[in-house]
Amino acid sequence: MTPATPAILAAIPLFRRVNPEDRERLAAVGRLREYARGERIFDEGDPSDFFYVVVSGRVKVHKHGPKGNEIILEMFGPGGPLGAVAAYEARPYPASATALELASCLLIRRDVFFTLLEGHPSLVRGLLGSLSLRLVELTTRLAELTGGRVEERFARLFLKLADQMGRDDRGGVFVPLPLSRQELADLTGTTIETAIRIMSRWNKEGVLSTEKDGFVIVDRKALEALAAS
Amino acid sequence: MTPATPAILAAIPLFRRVNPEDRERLAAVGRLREYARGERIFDEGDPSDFFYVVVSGRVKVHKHGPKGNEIILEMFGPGGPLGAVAAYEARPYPASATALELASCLLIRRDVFFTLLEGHPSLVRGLLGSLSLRLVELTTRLAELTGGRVEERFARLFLKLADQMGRDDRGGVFVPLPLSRQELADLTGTTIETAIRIMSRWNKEGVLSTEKDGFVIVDRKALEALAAS
DNA sequence: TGCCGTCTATGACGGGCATCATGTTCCCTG
DNA sequence: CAGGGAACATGATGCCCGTCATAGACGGCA
Repeated sequence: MTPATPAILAAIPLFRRVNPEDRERLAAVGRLREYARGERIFDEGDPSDFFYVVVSGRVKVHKHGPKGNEIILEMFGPGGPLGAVAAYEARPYPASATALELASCLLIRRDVFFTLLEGHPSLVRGLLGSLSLRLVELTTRLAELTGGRVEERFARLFLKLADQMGRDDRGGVFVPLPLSRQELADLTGTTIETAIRIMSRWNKEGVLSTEKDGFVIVDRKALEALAAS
Repeated sequence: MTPATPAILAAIPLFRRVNPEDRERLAAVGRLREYARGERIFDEGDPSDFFYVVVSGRVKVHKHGPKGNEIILEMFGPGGPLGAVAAYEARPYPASATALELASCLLIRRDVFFTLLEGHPSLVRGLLGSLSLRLVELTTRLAELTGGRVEERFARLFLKLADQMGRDDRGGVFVPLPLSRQELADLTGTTIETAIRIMSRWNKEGVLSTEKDGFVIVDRKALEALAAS
C-alpha cells in the first residue's frame, strides 16, 4: 500500500484529461496496492468503499451463479476500471474481482471519487464511454454463451485472446496469459473436466498448447473453422 | 409519427430534471411513433441515428448469436432507454429492439440528444445510472444462464416477472405480458420445443397457465422450489 | 367458407456434456 | 527426500435437451 504518483495517474486513460492540479490532489489520496495471482481484490456483496483502476497485470471480474457455479464476466488489463458501477451508485459490488497474475491497482475512496466526478465532466464522459463498451461486450458474450457447442466457445475465446494480446512467437501465436483449466471453464460456462478434455485434445491434435506463462495457438485456421461451425 | 409534447417528456424520469425551457425545445424536435406487436424498432447493425425512450407498452432488446439463435437481452417498459449506448458512442446499434405489444416511443435525433447532454449534467447522471443498472442486470442474467437446468431458468424468469408486474387475479398471480413460446425460449437461452414442453407440462400440473394476454402463476411455491434447486 | 401461414403440441432419437471416480504429475514445504 | 495438496488427465455412465418429424389449433384473408 504505497501512495500514488501523478505520473501513474497520467498514464491512466480515464484520468488523462483531468488537469494537473487535480491529479496532484488525487495522487495525494490515492493508494497503490499489489495483489498476488489468485488474490481477491473485492468480493461480491461487499460494500463498495473504493473505486479501483488496474495499473499493471490482469484482473478477472467474476460472479457466482445460483447453483454455486462461477462465471467470469470480463478480464481487465491496465486502465481497466473496477467497481465503477457500485461506487457510482453506492451499492454493494455486484461481482468479485481477483488478480489473474501479479497485479497492482490504484484505489480511490468512494467519496473522493465522487467529488472528483462533480467537477470533471470529462471524467463522467470517460466513465460513460467505458460503461458503454462493457455493455456491448457483455451483450455479445451473453449471445455467444447460449446455444452453441462448448468447443465453439473455446475456439472463439482463444481467437479473441489472440487478437487482443497475441504475438508471433514459439511457432505460433503466443498469448501471454496464464489461465487455469478452471478459469477457462468459468469463461466459457462449462465444467473443469470438459475444459481439460478439450485442451488436452487440442494439444494432441497440434492446435494449441499450454505453457507455464500462457498459450501458444499453433493452428489458427483450425480454431477459425471450429468457431464458424 | 406525431410531435412530442412537454407533458410526455415530463413523465419520463430521465428528462424530469431537465428545465422546462429545454423540455420545450426538446419537444419541438422529438417525435412520437407507435409500433405494432412484433414490429421492429431498430435493427442490430443499423446506424444509430436516433435515441429512443419507451413511452407506453413493452419492448424487447434482442441480439442474434453466431449460430442464428436469438437471445432476448432485456425488456423495457415506459421510461426505458433504447439505443443509448450506440447513440452516445456513435456506433451501430449492438442489438435490435422490437415491440412486444402495441407500444409507442419517443424518438430523439442523435445530434440533438448529444447537444442536450452537453448542457445537462443531470441528464448525463441519469444516463450513467441507467447504464449501471443495466450492467448489473446483464451480469446477473449472464451468471444465471450458464450451468443450470432449463426448467430452473423458466422458474426464475416467471418469479421475476411476477415480482415486477404481477398482480393478484384469476386465481393466482397474473402477469400481463403476452410472450410467445419462442420469446420464452429466447429469454432463457433454449429452443422453442423445450419451452413448449415445459409450459404445457406446467399447465397440466397446475403450476402456471397461459392466457391470451399473459400468464397466471397458480402455484408460486412450486416455482420457488424449482428455482432453488 | 376454405385455404394457408403461424403458433402450439407431442413423440422418437441420439449426442454432447455434466457427474462421479480414479490416477498421475508437479510443486511446495518441512 | 517424503508427504501432501493443487492442478491436470482420462474413463464410465446417464440424462437433459437439441434436433427432426408430424399433427392439431387458430386466425387472417380472399
